Amino acid sequence: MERYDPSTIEAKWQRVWHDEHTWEVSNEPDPRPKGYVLEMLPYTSGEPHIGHLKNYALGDAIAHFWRRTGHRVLHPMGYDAFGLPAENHAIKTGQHPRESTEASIAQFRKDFRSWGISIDWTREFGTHEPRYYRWTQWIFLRLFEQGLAYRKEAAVKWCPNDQTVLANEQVIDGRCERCGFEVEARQLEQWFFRITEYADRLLEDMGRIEWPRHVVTMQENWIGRSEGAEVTFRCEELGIDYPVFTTRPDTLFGATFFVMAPEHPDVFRLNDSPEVHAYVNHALTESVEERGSEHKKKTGVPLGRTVTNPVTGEQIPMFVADYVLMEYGTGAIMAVPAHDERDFEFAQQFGLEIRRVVEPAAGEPAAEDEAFLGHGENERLINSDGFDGMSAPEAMKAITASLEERGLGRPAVSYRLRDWLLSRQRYWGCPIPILYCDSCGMLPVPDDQLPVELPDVHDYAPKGRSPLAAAEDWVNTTCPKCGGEARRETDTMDTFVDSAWYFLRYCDPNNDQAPFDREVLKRWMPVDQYIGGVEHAILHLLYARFFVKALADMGYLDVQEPFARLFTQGMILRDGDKMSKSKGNVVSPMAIVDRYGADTARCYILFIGPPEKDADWSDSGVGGVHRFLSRLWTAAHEAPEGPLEPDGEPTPLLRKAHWATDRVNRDMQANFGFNTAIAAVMELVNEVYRRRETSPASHVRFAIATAGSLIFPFAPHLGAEVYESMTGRRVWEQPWPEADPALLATDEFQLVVQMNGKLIDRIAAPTAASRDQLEEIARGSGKLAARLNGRQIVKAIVVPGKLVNFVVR
RNA sequence: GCCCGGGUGGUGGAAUCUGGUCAGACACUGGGGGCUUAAACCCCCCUGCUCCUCGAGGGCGUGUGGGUUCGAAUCCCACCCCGGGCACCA
Repeated sequence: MERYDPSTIEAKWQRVWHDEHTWEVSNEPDPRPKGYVLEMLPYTSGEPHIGHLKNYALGDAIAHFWRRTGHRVLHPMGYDAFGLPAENHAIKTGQHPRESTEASIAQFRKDFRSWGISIDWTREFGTHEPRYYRWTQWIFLRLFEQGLAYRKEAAVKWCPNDQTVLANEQVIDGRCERCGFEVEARQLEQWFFRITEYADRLLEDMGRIEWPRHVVTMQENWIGRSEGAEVTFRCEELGIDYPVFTTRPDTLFGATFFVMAPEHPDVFRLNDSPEVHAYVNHALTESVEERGSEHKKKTGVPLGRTVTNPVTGEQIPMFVADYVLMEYGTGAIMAVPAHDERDFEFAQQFGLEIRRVVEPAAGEPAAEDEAFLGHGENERLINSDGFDGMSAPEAMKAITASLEERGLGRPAVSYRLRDWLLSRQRYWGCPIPILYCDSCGMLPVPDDQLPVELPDVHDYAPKGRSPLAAAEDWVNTTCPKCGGEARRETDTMDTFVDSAWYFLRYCDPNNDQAPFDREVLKRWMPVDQYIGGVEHAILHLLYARFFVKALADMGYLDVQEPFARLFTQGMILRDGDKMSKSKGNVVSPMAIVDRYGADTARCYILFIGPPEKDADWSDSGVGGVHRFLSRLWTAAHEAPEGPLEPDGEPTPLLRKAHWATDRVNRDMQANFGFNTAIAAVMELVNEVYRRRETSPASHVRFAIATAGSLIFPFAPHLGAEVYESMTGRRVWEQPWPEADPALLATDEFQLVVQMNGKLIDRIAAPTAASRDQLEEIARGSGKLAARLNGRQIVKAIVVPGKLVNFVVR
């Protein structure tokens, strides 16, 4: 007996799609509405895992659905190829990162093809290819020209043993994660993108895109906009003004001391003692975790200086303490212990004055052993000369205004968002196209000399400087301005730069005059549906939004937001745990594909549950989906001969086919309801088995063809196979099926009869019946009479098409 | 601590937006039957708990406790638990 054999079927259709370039799409004008479906590009280290399968199965379902509902669909693929894992691999094995990366890309490409994902392969690229990163460099230069890429000194962690800069994550308890040496803080020149300049627009424009609420919230929190005031505190002894940012200008009268971050450049100027040096050095080398802990006991050292509180005129003492962060605000704070938990703690530690200036609303108790944080309409000011009795919000405005008059303050906004540090002292990344000439200074590499190609080196190990510094021939070059000697920038770019614009390049991937053509972009951007893991909710998505806004401002493109709609998929778990090699619970997608076929693998992963939620992998569940597809194939194989179009009176099977079409349509248009869509097709196939003996051949054939057509976005090979065997046609060339409303409606329905909200009977009733008629029918229920037991019907609630509820007393 | 999600059978989930068919689609697992020399595959049936007079019977059931309503898994309030994100941001 012949059986469903996915390997033959899948190879057959993949061959057709490949040979006929089925999924390629042209950039030429086209009257159909466009649809740009994009899954986040894979990061090519190692092999595809089950999360990739889910990601691309999701996107492919959307792409197929849109194609068959009349859209011209762009569904491209590429690889995020630069980055640390390939480089670390190179350090270990000596293999060039390009080799391991390209081996990985080859694996991904092969797998995507064997999964039957409908990709326009003519647009494929890796971000490590010069033809791509040439334009990454070009964009960098445009940002540089705009002052949006700049260099400044920043504090970094430095391991004196390994001679390298460490990422914050590589510092464990103040020590190098690799060699255990105590880490030092160093000020080094680093490259930044001025993303903070876009903070407000990144915040506001979230209103223009359809993203999951939690992702929007995460970005909002990350940007962290706070309104308040900048207030100047003057150190009279040194004649220096120190501005601070505060969200609580209403508490200014309660500012009884002043604290600076250890990184503040003026600390040693204020106090050069060994004690201060020791404290600062300790603070700087502390691990992020250590220093970041809210629960840590407050520490600090007095600086022996004072500043003037601008409203009270008091001299208040200055401290250096590590609970103040250099990166936020001005790196110094006014401390109001009565109304800030951290300041309160510090004041207690150091025996400083705690002066309450905001009173709790009448009737509310005022705890003495903690800071009072209230600042609503009901909280009123005290001990604040000239502002007493004002509500906190009033006082914020009034005090700020009065400071502004005296030139000692102004309203201000502060963000938690920091500029994007993009330089990496690493080999496997996009070179930063900048030169340093002794006579001309820092210069951009001229556009016509791009790309600055990554040279081959033999030693990838980090040495404090980028491994590129060792490539003397490459580093030493001539100055494009004066023709003298110049040196290249040896840092490379953060991988996130590469992926901040790749979706633009897909639109115009072979353009060698520009990164993309503005007119071509108009035909595709924005991405209509972006799909990926929630782990990129902040960085990647924020960076991409920033790039698009900056490029739009420069006139290179016409959208403000890259991703109109975003879908974040949940993870596939195993026994409630993340899959990981160390746990030994990894399910390889290829193992599933080999055993059951790509269609089963794809369908199962979509059937397992709502795609946005995490889902637990189940081996037996896969078998169930395979059984379903197999039943569909067998039904087609055994289908009776007959006409293509259903003839004669509607039968239950015909109605079921229309019902399933309707269900799938709703689920596709709603929010990725793929699990229920597949369930509806399962019901249809079950119905075929139940009714194929008793239904007209044309109805059986129609039902099977419909099942093939509906399952196509999820199981494209089998869908195509089944549809072709029923109709002789190619399913992807056929429009998406529409349910016939006449076949969805029925003449009769099961009228539910309730008594006090409890179901007691069901009676067949005409769909067209009026409310009164329905009530009549329900009153006729024998069960009702039996249950009434002499009680009275007080009221009848009629819900047409559904039920009649009798309220009985 | 703050901000998001989420708690439904032995299991994954459906119904939650828009309150309305004894909640439980679809599937897994389990049970029974058929096919087979046998097993696998496949096909069909049953499968929330519980009580009994075993029936087109009764009761109980969507984390807990309240509330709104003719009617609540669905709406509101409080609480408990689980998952995720952020966390000295002045």
